[in-house]
Amino acid sequence: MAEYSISQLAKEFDVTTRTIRHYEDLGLLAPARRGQTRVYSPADRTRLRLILRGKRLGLSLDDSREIIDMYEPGKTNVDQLKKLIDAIQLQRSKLNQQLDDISKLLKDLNQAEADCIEALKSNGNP
Amino acid sequence: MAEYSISQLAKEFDVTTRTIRHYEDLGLLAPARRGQTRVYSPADRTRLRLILRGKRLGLSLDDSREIIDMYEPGKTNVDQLKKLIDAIQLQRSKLNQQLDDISKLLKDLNQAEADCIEALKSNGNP
DNA sequence: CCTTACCTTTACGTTAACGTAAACTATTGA
DNA sequence: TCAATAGTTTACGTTAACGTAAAGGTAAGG
Repeated sequence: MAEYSISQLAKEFDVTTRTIRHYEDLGLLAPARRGQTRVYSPADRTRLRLILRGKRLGLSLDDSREIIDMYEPGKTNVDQLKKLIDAIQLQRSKLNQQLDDISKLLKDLNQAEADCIEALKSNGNP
Repeated sequence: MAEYSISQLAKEFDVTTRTIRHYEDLGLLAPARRGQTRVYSPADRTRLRLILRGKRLGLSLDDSREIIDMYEPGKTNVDQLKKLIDAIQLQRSKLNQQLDDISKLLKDLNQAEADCIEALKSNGNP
């Protein structure tokens, strides 16, 4: 089986069909049609997965579209390729910043949790 | 020196004063006042830093407020503490998901970059 | 004294990312 | 045959996170 309906994808990724159509409106998806009905390929499904991953990382849909377009080898122009590499490096530096942020936040959370547990010990049985 | 004006902080963190006041409106900051003018302590500055870190990670301001409040030991109630620990663990699992997402995205970007470079080699001098 | 540079509050405007509802079509099983 | 189910388009509504403008207070410097 190599195709999906919109509601199948919606169920699988836990979003609404409205959301999926919205992504299409913005040009992030372009499923085939059988008559009027959308038919999604595995590639479409992958794109959706990438979009949602980007969302979890706080990317805008525009950002996601840019990134996803990076994966497609359709760009023949040399300048375009160079611009792409620049964009990739920029995204990479953002991601590294995020990694740093996350590790700091995790440390903070650990500390906060330890404090809570400590407070429970001294406060739990007065 | 242990205090800052709103525009000092705005400059330092590259946001507008409107943004900082907005965070105050939502209850994320509560600077002292000298007369009518806001006076920010180092602790306020730290809170702002945390808020912006949260933003980079795609957290909502409400989420950030919750997290920041975790760091404060003002909660004496046992139930509150247990709820806090739950919240902390939930945040931690979200962050771990993000770590996973990021590592996958970084892999993808590396691949995309390699493809670009490859394309440049074969296309750069035809 | 007057301009310049900050500060303030109030309030309407804007953008992104959908939600929600209306109105319609097509397929399918009782 | 008819009602339920799943699909469609169109279009107005909503929320978060500020932007932007108006209208004004205050302190320093020329």
